[in-house]
Amino acid sequence: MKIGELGRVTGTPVETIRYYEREGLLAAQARTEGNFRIYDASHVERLSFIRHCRSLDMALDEVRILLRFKDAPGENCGDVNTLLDAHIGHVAARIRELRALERQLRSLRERCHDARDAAHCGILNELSQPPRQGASNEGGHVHGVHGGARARNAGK
Amino acid sequence: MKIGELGRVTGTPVETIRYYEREGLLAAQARTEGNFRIYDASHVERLSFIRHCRSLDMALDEVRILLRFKDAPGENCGDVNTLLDAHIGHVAARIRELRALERQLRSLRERCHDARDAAHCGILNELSQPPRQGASNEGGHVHGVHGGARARNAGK
DNA sequence: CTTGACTCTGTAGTGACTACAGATTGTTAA
DNA sequence: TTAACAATCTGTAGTCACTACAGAGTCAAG
Repeated sequence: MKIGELGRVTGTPVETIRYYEREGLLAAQARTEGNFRIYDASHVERLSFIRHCRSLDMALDEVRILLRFKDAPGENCGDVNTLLDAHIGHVAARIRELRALERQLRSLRERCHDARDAAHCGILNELSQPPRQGASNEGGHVHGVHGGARARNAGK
Repeated sequence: MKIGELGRVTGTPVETIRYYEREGLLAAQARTEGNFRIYDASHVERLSFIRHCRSLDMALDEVRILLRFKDAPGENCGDVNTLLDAHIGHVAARIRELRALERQLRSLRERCHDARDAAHCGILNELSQPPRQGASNEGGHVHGVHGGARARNAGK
């Protein structure tokens, strides 16, 4: 199969597949005479693996590690558990952080119920004060609030 | 005051201040003879405002909108409330999404309690299956799991 | 007068894609 | 046969909010 079909089967944009190849995650060994990439069932499985990991918000570096375990079937998989536990920890930490953030935002919102002139807006005035320190996500690798789980919106 | 002091006072890296200037958020009107930027108390307040907004994970485009309200004190501030409500909505949506993600990760983790060889690892096998569809964060602007609230780690 | 701290401009890197431009290859209809 | 069109190719630039330099200039203290 060619790249377009692989994309359709796995729900992955074609350009993302080529990006994974540049990143060394998924290489097509063969090409047609006309230089088109050729894939088979093993590529479908490998790409599904990658996309599943990404849908679980793992970084590509984490996926790379998991792929190494897949490629070495005799190895002990204890480190897989370790990696997953760490990832769960990061997600849990980010949830705690966002909950604190939500509380701060709601208390800020309390300061201005009615629309009036901006000069007396409690929200704008409060924002001019330095922020109080909150959770700071020291060791983790968890994103800010903007952006989103793009992997799943691929088709639209 | 010069850029270093402004950075110290507001807890902002110097290069970030220059970045905000390039982005049109905070301009130093004056320079010294030696071409150094000069700031005063109004800049401290404006930068504090920006940093406070960022510590609440607002995008710079959102901050830009709020700054416009600050710069037009006679205007009605109803849209400030609207913006903040939308932002709270995005944060809440991201929390829901991450909670669903955490459940999926914990159920995945259940599949392999003991370290054994990777060929029979329940986690690796499960990941090779296509993901089930979950929350997808359609309209929002909320990030993935990696990265983090960098604004607060500025000093280290 | 030299050392060192500070500042300047400009450019490149981050992560995980996304979006082109411009060329080539393959498929189908007239 | 030819023309249109879809699919693919390579390569580069853009996204966001910074961060990290390089290389040059400015300034205060010893």
